[in-house]
Amino acid sequence: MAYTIKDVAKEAGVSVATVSRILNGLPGYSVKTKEKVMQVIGEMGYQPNAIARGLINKRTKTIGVLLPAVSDLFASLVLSGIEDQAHELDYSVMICNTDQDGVRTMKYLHALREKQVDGILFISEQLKKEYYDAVIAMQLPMVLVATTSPYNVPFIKADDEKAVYDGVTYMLEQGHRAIGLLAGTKGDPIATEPRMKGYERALKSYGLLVEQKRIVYGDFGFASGVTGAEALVKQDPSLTAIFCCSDEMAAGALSYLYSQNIAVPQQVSIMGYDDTKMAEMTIPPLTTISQPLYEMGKQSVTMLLQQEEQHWIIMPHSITVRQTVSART
Amino acid sequence: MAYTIKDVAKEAGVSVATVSRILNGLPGYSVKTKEKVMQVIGEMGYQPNAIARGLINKRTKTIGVLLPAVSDLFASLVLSGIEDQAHELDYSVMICNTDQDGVRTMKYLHALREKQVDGILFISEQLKKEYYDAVIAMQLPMVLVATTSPYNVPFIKADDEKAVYDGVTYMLEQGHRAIGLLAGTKGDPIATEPRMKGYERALKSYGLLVEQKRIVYGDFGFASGVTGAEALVKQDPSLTAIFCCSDEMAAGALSYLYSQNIAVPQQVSIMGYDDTKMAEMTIPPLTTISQPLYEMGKQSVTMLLQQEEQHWIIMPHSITVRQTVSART
DNA sequence: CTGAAAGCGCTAACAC
DNA sequence: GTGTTAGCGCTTTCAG
Repeated sequence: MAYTIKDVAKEAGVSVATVSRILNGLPGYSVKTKEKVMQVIGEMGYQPNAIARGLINKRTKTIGVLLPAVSDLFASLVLSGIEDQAHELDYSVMICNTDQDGVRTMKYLHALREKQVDGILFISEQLKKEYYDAVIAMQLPMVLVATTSPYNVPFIKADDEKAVYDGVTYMLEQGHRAIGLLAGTKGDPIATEPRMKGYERALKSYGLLVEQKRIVYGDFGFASGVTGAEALVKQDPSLTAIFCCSDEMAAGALSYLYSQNIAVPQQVSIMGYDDTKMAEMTIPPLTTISQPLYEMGKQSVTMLLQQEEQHWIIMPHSITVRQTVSART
Repeated sequence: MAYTIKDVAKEAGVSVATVSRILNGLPGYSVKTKEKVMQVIGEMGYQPNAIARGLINKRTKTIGVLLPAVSDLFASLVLSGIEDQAHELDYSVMICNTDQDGVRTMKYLHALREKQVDGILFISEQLKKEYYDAVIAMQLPMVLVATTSPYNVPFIKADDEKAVYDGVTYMLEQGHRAIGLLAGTKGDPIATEPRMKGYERALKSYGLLVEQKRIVYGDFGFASGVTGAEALVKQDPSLTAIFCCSDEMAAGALSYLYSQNIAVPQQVSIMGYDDTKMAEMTIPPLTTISQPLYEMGKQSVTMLLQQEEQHWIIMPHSITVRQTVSART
């Protein structure tokens, strides 16, 4: 067994209350006592038991993070911001890989509750009513990261509609007129619909028609980028540009075009979305919409832990120009 | 305040002991009592407090994972195996992004101790003596994943020397004779030295000389792949193949060669190491050494939690042939 | 400035 | 079958 506060107290010849005060920086002891106690602690290698502490404080200094997949570049970048900020504030983070599975998510929610986490961060997933109800019942603070909900839950995200509007407008400015859209999961109210609206608004602002053959749905993954680009090119060979709603799909599109000997950006321009690490690794390096994913992660923990803060934050996006979009003259 | 076991007991008209027994599947109550209690629990939405429970059992059903960076494809793949298996066994996982920083790592080790985790997983980093001593002092079980140490600590990893030997031999079999090595961090006893030995052994088995101009060090990252490939090609323009000690460096090499109009694999063949998700996304898709990263993650938690298991495991590797290595006739 | 003692929510003897 | 009770390691009144 490891030493307890009692052992320290006995060894230092004081009461546990005094040791506790010293440990917690509370007033009420002489310099001399403190020195003696600290010395004993050092010698014994005593470390307080956060579990016992948590039982009293009702605070565990740990937060739970639910995300679709830890091995996803997008989510892991957000996670890394969360982790850094949590560490900064002396919190620990428990990860829960939901796999987008409802049953699994509910299991995690219960586990987090039982383990008395101080709050929950929900990354980039749709907040189902079931989840929302559970969290409310548990009375746990929660904030959504890179997603929103129809409920009154704090969130932090970018303006997806505007981001795609800006991206497509950029392509339009480069002279492209036949622009395809490789959208996300069909019907997704968070990451697909607003982005489609942005695409449509951009085209309309240039007096262009929105044509169904120029829109294809994917699932944000690489493989769907390959098949999506293929569908797009076959449905409309006159396309000179494709806006992809994730970097991974953009990489898939790049792969497909390469396999068909279609030169990027000379024949077809490609644009991605997210600016994950892979955007600079593609060939050619990917022009994409940057979202401050890491920063969003950081701020989300601040929001979560300081409930007096504002209820939602829209983070700025920008266009990172690399080499997959060229001017069309 | 949420309900406690006392509330349930009172409401159900039984004692807390009985409720506890029912909750823990211990014998000692009638079917009727159980039904009544379960019903009350359902109505109140009672959930046990794992913190209180942990104070008694001395087990928290959570493990700590230390890794260099959560946003790293390699580590996050291992992490995802860990997470899945932990979830399977009803454990939670706390992540600690060490950033390869000694001070930060020590802080995490202390936090994990205070929070009474049941064990520690240490992914792909060098176990410094300082860390080892701390973990021993804390009397916590630990297993190393994708790394080893000079200490007597259980580990699970691949055979790096053999993996590179096999990879380079594969290139040799394809007819290549001038093969460069893009190694990892210079001096790294885990991920660089054994791999260099494998490279050398393969060459020697073909009666070839090991030439210093054909070896360059990197840091496993993309950028060092770009610069490393450049250095290699400039130092020896006769090179027809490069073995890279990580997929990311291989991607960097691919980028550099593309920028120089050097065709892969027609002019230069490239091979990676790890088989992370990005290996299938490069152009052309990367031929690489596969390590069962996800599986290693899964098994590491089993090892950690069942200390009677064997002390170390060497996982099998294989060569995943894609399109970056061609035959040289 | 310091100590005694009452819990936090739960489990595990030990009685009955 | 079921209840009483003594802690787990710690914080926090409340006395002194």
